[in-house]
Amino acid sequence: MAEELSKQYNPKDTEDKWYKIWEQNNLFSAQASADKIPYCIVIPPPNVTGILHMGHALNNSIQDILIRYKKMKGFSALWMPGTDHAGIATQNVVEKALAKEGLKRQDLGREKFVSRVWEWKQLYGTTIINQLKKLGCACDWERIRFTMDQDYSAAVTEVFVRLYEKKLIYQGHYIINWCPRCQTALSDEEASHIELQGNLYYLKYPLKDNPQEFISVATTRPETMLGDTAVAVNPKDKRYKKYVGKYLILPIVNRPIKIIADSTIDMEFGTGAVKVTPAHDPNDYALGKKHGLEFINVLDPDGKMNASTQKFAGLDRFKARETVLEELKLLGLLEKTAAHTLSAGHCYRCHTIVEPYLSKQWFVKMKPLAKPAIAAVKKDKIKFHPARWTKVYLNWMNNIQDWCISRQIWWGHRIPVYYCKACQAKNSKAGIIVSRTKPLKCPKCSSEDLIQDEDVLDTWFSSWLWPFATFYWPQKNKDAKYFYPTATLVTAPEIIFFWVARMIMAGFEFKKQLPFKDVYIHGTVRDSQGKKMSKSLGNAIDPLEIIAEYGTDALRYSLISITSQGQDIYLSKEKFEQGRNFANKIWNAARFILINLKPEEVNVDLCLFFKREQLDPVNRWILSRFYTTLSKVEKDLDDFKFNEAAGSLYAFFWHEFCDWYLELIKPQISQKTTQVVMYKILEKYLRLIHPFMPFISEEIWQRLPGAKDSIMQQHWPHLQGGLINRKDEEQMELAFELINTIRNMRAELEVNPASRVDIQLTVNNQLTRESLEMLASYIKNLAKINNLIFTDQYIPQINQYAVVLKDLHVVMPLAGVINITEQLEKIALKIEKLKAEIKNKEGMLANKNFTSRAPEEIVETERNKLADMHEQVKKLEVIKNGLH
RNA sequence: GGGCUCAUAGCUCAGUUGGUUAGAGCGUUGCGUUGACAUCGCAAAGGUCAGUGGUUCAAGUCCACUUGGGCCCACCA
Repeated sequence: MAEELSKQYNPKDTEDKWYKIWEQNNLFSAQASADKIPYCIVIPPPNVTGILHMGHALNNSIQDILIRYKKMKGFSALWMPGTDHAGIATQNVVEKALAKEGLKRQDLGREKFVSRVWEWKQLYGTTIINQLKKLGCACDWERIRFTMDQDYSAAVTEVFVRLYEKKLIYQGHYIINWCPRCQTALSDEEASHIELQGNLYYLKYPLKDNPQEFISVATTRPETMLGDTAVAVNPKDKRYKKYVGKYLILPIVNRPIKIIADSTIDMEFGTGAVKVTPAHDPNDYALGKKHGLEFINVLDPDGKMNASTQKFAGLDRFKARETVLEELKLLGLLEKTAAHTLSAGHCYRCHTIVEPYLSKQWFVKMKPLAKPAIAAVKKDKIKFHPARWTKVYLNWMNNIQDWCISRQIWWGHRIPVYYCKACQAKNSKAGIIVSRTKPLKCPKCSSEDLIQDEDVLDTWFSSWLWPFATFYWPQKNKDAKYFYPTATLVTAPEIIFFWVARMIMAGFEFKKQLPFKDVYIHGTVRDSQGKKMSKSLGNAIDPLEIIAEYGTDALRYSLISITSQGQDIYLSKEKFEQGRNFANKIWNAARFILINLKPEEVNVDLCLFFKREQLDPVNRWILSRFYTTLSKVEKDLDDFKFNEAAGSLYAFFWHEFCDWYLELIKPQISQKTTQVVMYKILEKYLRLIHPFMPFISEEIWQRLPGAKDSIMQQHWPHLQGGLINRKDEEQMELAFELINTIRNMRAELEVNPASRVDIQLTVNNQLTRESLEMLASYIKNLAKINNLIFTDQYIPQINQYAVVLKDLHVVMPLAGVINITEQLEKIALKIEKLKAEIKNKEGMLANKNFTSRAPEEIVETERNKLADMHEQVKKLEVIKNGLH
């Protein structure tokens, strides 16, 4: 051993060091290789503006486990990294920085502003990447992509043009979600509906023919009344039947508006009469189209009332609401105000209340794209884990709406549409040129006066191409062929619609193939109150802080161990102590082994070295437990049960390997077989734990005698099924029980020396002779009883061997001094329970349904169990009678 | 309105084809530990598995309903 290990594991000494070495030695790279099976994960590209939060930490820890595991399993495992340009988010960040200089983006102009964003990206865009490295992510950084790389942008343009040519992209005036702060359209998914306490205002509109008569309408947004062009009622509504077709005078504006009838109107709600504002409400828009109403826009893009509202012009929409209400009140036309909860869309970026707004935007027709994407999931070609997300996905896909893809911002992929002014002058619908490259002149009239569409594309319009655009689609190349379709996608539930569903559609549309086979949806990280963790709420636990305090491995282990089957995670800081303690435990166990290791003894092949039968029970037991654990971990990882795998690894190492095995072998630690087994288990265990805790496993690995390569280059241990033996395990479990019993007795006897009487302790199950012999020495050692004499005395009445302790006499393996009545009660209870159990078993074995279906072995073991139970009842009854 | 999800020890949670005695971490209590580890060890206490009914030889697990949380979707003015 080169250097002494410190008593405590110190992650700071190891993490950055090993990450650098892994990178320098190219250990993250994955290549197309004919003799290996590909395994590829594309990272959910974090925003360039991103900083690592717990959601990232969880998401990427899971991916890293999969990649490192598959790599060790011999796959060519590629983790494709990259970042997303995150249109609105990034533009907001840069605009904020500009604001500090007292500048607006308009002051710079488009070109300068965009180059400012690029500058920002160069400076800060790698923050999140460096943080992923801190987390230990084994991404192939040589391949890192950005959604606005030149060839990636080419892919985006290509997709736009193809869809346009297929008539799946169209332009139109529609009501969209408009963020007045970002001043752009948002897709439906980007406008999240939040419940608000608001008011329902009842406004009175006078009849044109008879101004003394009114119809009341209810609205939550009274300022939009300035744009009303009708009032609608249900044709079945008797209250209003006589008014249909007549006119009202819109107050304040004094414009006549028609009363129309439409069956979509709910007679129960409000007054049953609805003001219709076709330019400011999606439902009203539909009514407007249907009934040929006028569309009057009353808002400017910044959310202020526009010039058409005359005296209200320039007022913010909320200020205008108050003013309009005041005025109506003065006119005596505000009938009443009632409290009302409503849900209003909020910009997912800046949380401003969005406004339904009529504007000209680009849309993708989604229904045709959805078809194959629905079929693939229905046919299980793509599987969601946990499966319940399948339903969520299908539900959305079956009701899919067209996707508004244009955004009125500057940072992003500019829409590849050009307008010929000359042609448009003749016909406003003509003169649209959609082109992969900027055309020099109009193909129709040869005019060179062309301007490009001002808008950029929704960020997700580039992200949905991620699984293949990262491989330089539409160019053809070897890697794309080898790694696509990718294997697993690991992501959070909130982007199933934004991203997952659209990637599946894009995969089928442009690659004619699914983009990935498995989708693992993990839970959302919440604080201990159940609120979503976010920086703005101030409830976030910063993963980097945890790394600094507890270490990366601790962070990763703790996160993984508490994430079960996609259930949300309620996090508090204490949870990371378990990870830290575990890392320290591994460290100290390794330290103990290395201190006691004779390197010249252990350089042998475990399997060739000995046969199972030649080992003592303890070594046999730990080998069996190790391989049992290995097979369980493999199965759990293949089933995406990461917490189960982590739990098995923890329980094995701490409670079996450390608590029992290392304690038991102390007296025999210099024996050759013990040396070999102890060393081999440590060495193999490090490989198992490596995907979960990459740094500490490498650090210890490198201190093993003769370690050459990185642990990353090691193969995952092969399963040695022959070393798993359930009988061996059972024997030791019984022995442990016995040892603990004796320990307790000893404690009790020390407290009450007067109670020293002859006690005979029986083992309440059949331990083999061999195990009993071995036990004697361990008992002496562990229980620290010096006057212990072991005999293999056989007690025929109960068909058992006994351990006899001098001065002790016990009939049951019970701790301490025995209260006879208490014991009788306990025994009676046990007998009762056993009898119930026997009845149960007998029913089971009598059931043909069971006996014919279950394999013969299982039926057999059940029969044996039943026989055992009968035996036990007999024994207990003997004891019961003896005690009487 | 539709859908999903949760209710298991004082707390936070595991428990996936129904099958001996329902587990872990933290906390509590007792005992222990100066040579791997106090970021430690051993043990104890603590559970009518939310409630009711059903299916079954057998239910924490499957079904129905009830109660109480959380989340998502939807065009309620």
